[in-house]
Amino acid sequence: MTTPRTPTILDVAREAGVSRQTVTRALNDMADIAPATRERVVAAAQLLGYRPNRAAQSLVKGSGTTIGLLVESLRNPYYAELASELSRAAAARGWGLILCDVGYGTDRDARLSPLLRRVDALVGCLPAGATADVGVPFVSIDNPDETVGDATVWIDHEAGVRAALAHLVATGRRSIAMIDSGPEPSTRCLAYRAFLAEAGLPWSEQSEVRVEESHDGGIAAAAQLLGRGIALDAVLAFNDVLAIGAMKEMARAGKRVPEDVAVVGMDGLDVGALVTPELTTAATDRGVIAAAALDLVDALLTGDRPRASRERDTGGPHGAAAPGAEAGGRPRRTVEPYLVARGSA
Amino acid sequence: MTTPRTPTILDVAREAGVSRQTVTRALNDMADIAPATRERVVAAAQLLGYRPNRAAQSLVKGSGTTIGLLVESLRNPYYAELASELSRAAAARGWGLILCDVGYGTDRDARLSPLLRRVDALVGCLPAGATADVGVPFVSIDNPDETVGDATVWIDHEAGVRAALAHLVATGRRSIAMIDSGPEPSTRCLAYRAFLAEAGLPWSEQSEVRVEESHDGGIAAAAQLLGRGIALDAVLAFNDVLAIGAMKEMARAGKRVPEDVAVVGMDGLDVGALVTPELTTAATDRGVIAAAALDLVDALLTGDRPRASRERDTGGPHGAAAPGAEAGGRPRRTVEPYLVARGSA
DNA sequence: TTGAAAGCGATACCAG
DNA sequence: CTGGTATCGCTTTCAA
Repeated sequence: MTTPRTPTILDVAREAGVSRQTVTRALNDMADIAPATRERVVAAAQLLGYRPNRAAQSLVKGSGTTIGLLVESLRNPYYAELASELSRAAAARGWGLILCDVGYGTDRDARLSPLLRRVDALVGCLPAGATADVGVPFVSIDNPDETVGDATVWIDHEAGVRAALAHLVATGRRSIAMIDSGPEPSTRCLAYRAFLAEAGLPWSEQSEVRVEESHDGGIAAAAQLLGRGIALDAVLAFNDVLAIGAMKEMARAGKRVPEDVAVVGMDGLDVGALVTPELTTAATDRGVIAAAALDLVDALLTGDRPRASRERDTGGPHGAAAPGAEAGGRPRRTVEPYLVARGSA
Repeated sequence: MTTPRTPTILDVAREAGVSRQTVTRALNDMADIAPATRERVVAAAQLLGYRPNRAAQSLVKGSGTTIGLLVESLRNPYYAELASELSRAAAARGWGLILCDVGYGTDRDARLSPLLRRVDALVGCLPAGATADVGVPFVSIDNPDETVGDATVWIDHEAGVRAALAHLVATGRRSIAMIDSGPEPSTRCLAYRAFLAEAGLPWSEQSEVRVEESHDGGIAAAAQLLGRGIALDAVLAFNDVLAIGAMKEMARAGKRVPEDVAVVGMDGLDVGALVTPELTTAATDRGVIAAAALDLVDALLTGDRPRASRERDTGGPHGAAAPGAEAGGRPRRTVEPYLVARGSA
């Protein structure tokens, strides 16, 4: 009974009959060590099941940057694609990315707390109510509430809506409905109204449906719109998931897409290409979003606080990353949607 | 010029005119501290932009468990759903989950190395070639190569295939093709052959297609099958993504699903419910997979090495987690697929 | 080629 | 209520 607890480098040293520095040399493939010694040390480490303590290593070497990603759910393909890009972008910088699928439940705090103790900054969407100061720099992505976060990746949905509607008009549609999400008219919805007004296209309260942001919501929305008996030759949806739900319901109801009704979504998700017909959409490049988000994190981390004195990130240089900040306010980067025309409109 | 580097607790102590222990008390909301003192310390910390060093905290408190998740790509909905469940399961135990989207590229090692320095164990699918000893306990999930990893979550695809084929036969199908993936016949494919043989159903080399594991692969597969001019009233696909691709191509080719050809996938992805008709599939519960994987990690971490002596995980007890190990070999947990019958078959 | 000593930054246990 | 002191486990000089 010599080592009832987790073996440390000292245990290995003792076992191998060397000093702890020699153990470090052996285990980290450093130079200036006799092969025989190295072998002996490696064997001892193996025997004891030694594994270096990460915290101790980090303490002395600099821990490198680790950020947390907050998403509602990775089952939502929008977040999955975003997470994919962020993971790659983070890896490219040598950063770690801790995933937190906060879910739609009420136990957000429980999900969050284990995260906060582990990250240098947070990226993503913070729960509506939780304007709470999380304690670490927070970069919000496409948050409807502009006041949230220390920096923001802003998506110009107005531009996206205009591109989508311009496409519909150009292809001869005039009675364009909108499937919106959330209790209040969204930015996208307001842009939709503005566009119709400018273009002299018909609008009434009947032109809009407001549903939950999900596939089922899309189904419900289409059912409502079709049931209203209004003129309808095109639908703009708040996002692709809703659009796909709407298409599904239209198919069920015997409406042909795009012959009878054109459908346009927003996001540009992969899944839009899996359905038949393929979805026309105002896409945003999530690679760009991810890069922008990490640039903002970087700015927050290096600028805000004089941090990272001894950190040795492995990812090589990434430039000063023009913060794209606004003079007095919170740093912000803008991303522009672009139209991807496919079969549905 | 007093503090050109990152401020430490000592700087705060000096600034506030107290000892460092008092700073700790103030900043961690501990008892036994005068409100006035606390305020002064908090103000000092604020002023200096102090943020505690995580590594140092971890060193003394015990770092808690952090595991890494390896996936080919989160844009593959299978991995996205798996990651979602693993994230939740990890959070429930108070563990951190670092995401690594290794991608299909060749720079896997570059993607991996930043990860390995941060995790206690790895979960997921390791690149085919990289049987490399990653240096940390590794739990492989549904890996076709059984020799990979220190423990395995095993999915009984044979049972899934039988369930799927039994359903097809029960609904009157007799000419059943298979869309397989990978260079060699998969386990699923072998089970398919065996089932056909047992059931006395026709089979020929023409009954099988082997394609890349992607939506486009599914499209190509269906095109090939339809082009062969063989009898065909049902198709079993290696997974849902392939199945959806196949359905898409069939629709394009004017084949009705399921009237002309029934289609069955495997996995039970959400996306299977978005397409029309909805996909019938041999589903696996990814919540179960995630739980099994974390149980195995736990077993590896606590059993294999006498680790985690002082770790204070926040997630409460999770039982000894019956390892479900095999006597002499690597621990293994098995998950059974079950049939979800929907519109496509 | 190897060993001794000095931190890294924070918490915890005891005194006062 | 507040302050000393001893770790925590490892890497990094600097000598030998």
